[in-house]
Order: sequence, then C-alpha cells, then structure tokens
Amino acid sequence: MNELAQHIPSVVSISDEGLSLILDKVVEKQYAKKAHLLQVKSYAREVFFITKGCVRTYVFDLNGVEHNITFSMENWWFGDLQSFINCTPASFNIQALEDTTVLAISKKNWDLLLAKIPGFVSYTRTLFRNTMFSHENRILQNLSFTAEERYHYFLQQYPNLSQRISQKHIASYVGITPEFLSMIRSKKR
Amino acid sequence: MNELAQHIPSVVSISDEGLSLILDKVVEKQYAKKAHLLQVKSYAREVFFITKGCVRTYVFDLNGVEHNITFSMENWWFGDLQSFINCTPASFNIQALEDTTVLAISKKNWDLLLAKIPGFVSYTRTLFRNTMFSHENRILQNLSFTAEERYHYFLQQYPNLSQRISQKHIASYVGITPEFLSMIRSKKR
DNA sequence: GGTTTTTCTTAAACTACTTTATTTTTTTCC
DNA sequence: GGAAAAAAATAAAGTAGTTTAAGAAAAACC
Repeated sequence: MNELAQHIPSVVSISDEGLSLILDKVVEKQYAKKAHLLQVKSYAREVFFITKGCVRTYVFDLNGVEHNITFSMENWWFGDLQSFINCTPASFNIQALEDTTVLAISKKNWDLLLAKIPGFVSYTRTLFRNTMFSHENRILQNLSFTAEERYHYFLQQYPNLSQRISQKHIASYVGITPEFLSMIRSKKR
Repeated sequence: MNELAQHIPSVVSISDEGLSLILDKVVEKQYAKKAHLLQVKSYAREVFFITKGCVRTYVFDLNGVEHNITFSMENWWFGDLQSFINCTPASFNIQALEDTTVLAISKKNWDLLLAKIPGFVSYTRTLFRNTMFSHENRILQNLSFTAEERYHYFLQQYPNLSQRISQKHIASYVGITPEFLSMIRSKKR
C-alpha cells in the first residue's frame, strides 16, 4: 500500500485520516503474467493502482486484430473507466504482461470515498484530466506523426518499458506491423 | 441563453436558482467566419458553449501542416481545457468556420460556479467524462480503421456537418489528403 | 457581375507501410 | 536442460495513401 500512500500526497494535499481511509478501502491482488484482469463485455467492478508489474489495455477490431490502447506500470491507475463509472459492459480487455500486483477499489468504495473525502475528489479529478490531456496528445500524434516518430514518442512516454515488453506489443500500440517496427529499429544502428 | 438553459437540465438535475446563476455568469459573444477564438501560446481565459455556427480546433505540426482535432457545433462545449484549467499557454487554435454565436464563461466564474453549485460540478464532470470516452474511441478508430472507415465514422459522428464545412477540413480531421478523400467519395457513386 | 481566389476532381508517379514467407533467436515450460 | 513455442529479423512483392500537376467548379470579394 506504501506506493499509493506516497502517490496521493504527491498529487493533492490530503488529511492523514482521509489518506488512511482510502488505504482502508483498497484490496491488494496478484495476477500472473498473461492473466486477464478484465474482458470485453464483462463489467469493470474495480479500478486498479499498480504497485508491481505492467499491464496492457487492448481491443479486437472488426477483423479480429488486437490493438493495444495503453500500457500501465508502477504507480499508475488503470481500468475501464467507462464501464466502471457507468456500469456498462466493458469495451476493453486488460491483461498482465508481467506478474503484477495491484491495489483494487470497488465501485461502492470509490463512491464512498468521493462522498466522504474532498481530497479524493480532487485527486481523481486530476487523474481524469491528465488522462484526457494525454489522449488529446495521442490523437494529435496519430494524425501528424509518421510511424517512426510515433515509435520514438512511445519510447519517451514509457521510459524503460521497451525493455520489459515484446516488440509485437509496442508495434500494436504504435499502429504498425511488428515487421515494420523491426525495420525502423535496424535502420537506427 | 435559451439553448444552455435547456441543455444543462437534460444532463443533470439542477435547482432553478442554480441554473439561473449559471446563466448569469455567461456572456454572449459573436465571431465572424474565419475569426479566431483562440491561438496557440495565448491563454484560454474562457470556455464556450456554442449556440449558433461551428468551429474547428486545430494545430500545426512540426512541418507547418494544419490538423483539425475536433469540430464543435450547436449545443456543444469547447475550448482548450488544458490551458483553461491549468492556466498554461494554449496548444490549440480555435477558428470559426461559420458566423458563430457562443456563450463564454471566464475561469473566475467557472470556479465560482463549481464552488457554489453542486449541479454544476456533476454537469462538468459528465462533460469531461464524455470527452474522455470519445477520445478513447477516436484513438481506437485511428489505430484500427482505414481512411475510408474513418471518413464514414466522421459522417455518423457529425451528422449534417459535411454539408456545412469544406472537404479540406474533413480530410484533415480524418487524417488524409483532400485528394484522397475526393477519391473515396467518387468511388461511392 | 465579373475577377480573383479557393476548393474540388482526376490522374500518373511515388512512398510508407503491409503482406507473405523463410530463417534465426529468444523464451517457455515439462 | 532440451523440445516446443513464441518472438524477432530479413527480404520480396503488393497496396493504401501521398505528391505533384493541371483543369473545372464554386465561393469570395471589390
């Protein structure tokens, strides 16, 4: 829980009681590499703060091809917020890419914390905003960058992650084939 | 103001006093076709609710090429939220594509309404969420759709807008050249 | 209302990226 | 630790989308 106890005060100012109430409401869970934390069409009953490992959020397109939308690693929140907040079926799959430890919070406790702890309201608002801003940036990258530029943007946005996950997954995130990513990489040396 | 007075209660339940206080704090403004409501590097001191006309939000990439990020039309909120909320220089340009009437709200009044009116908090939270969800969808479209599919997605997401704005701007939104959009369109008949 | 400017169309040559296929390297797992 | 499976590299042929150019249509503007 330590990681979350440090993360929240680094984003917003919050009372000690508020912080410990939040820590009270999260549950540690472990997932083996390749395990799924969420599948499309099921319900996202929790969102997660990751303390160890990494996960990918991905979808299948109409042709059955997988596309990685985001990666999440230590000290990031993730989940299918759309499904979680509106209680609708999930549109994303989430899978552990390494053995992964998370802190999970249920919808009931989420709403309870929002109602009781003003610091949690601003904390989550900040998280949402940042997510929105990074999405805006990503849309822009996709419109204006070449494959090679998008790959380098990935490298800087997810430092070290390229050593931890397969190129296949990076290529899917960047929006190209693994073969073409391989070409880009070999050109560089 | 009428349009906004109808829009807010269609999204959240709100007291009559709350609603009229909000209407009190917005200012109607007019912009001629081609006028700019915001330029990159200036400060977004207001966000806007559009009652007549339409605008585009766009950027220049590193090669000086314009890319349209979103269009906004009647009954939509728009603005550079990142700049508005964090008081940082804007990263977007916003330009009227028709003679346009908006209701503008300043940061000061925005914060005042957030503090005073719980209904405004949930209203804006809903708007932010929807924006986030539509961004997620757009990222997915960009990764998995062909140019032709993205064009048809534009047509259904912005009904009627294709009759109001030039194909040049649609092509830029879809992420292709006007020439290729012209080819896609001629193929269809 | 006619001139200028912008937008749209069409087409040919070109390029960034994909597809398919084969081989090599790395990882998984009993 | 060795067999099987998955991932990565390389290369040739194919395709979606770009570039350039030039003419036609529409819109903008004194």
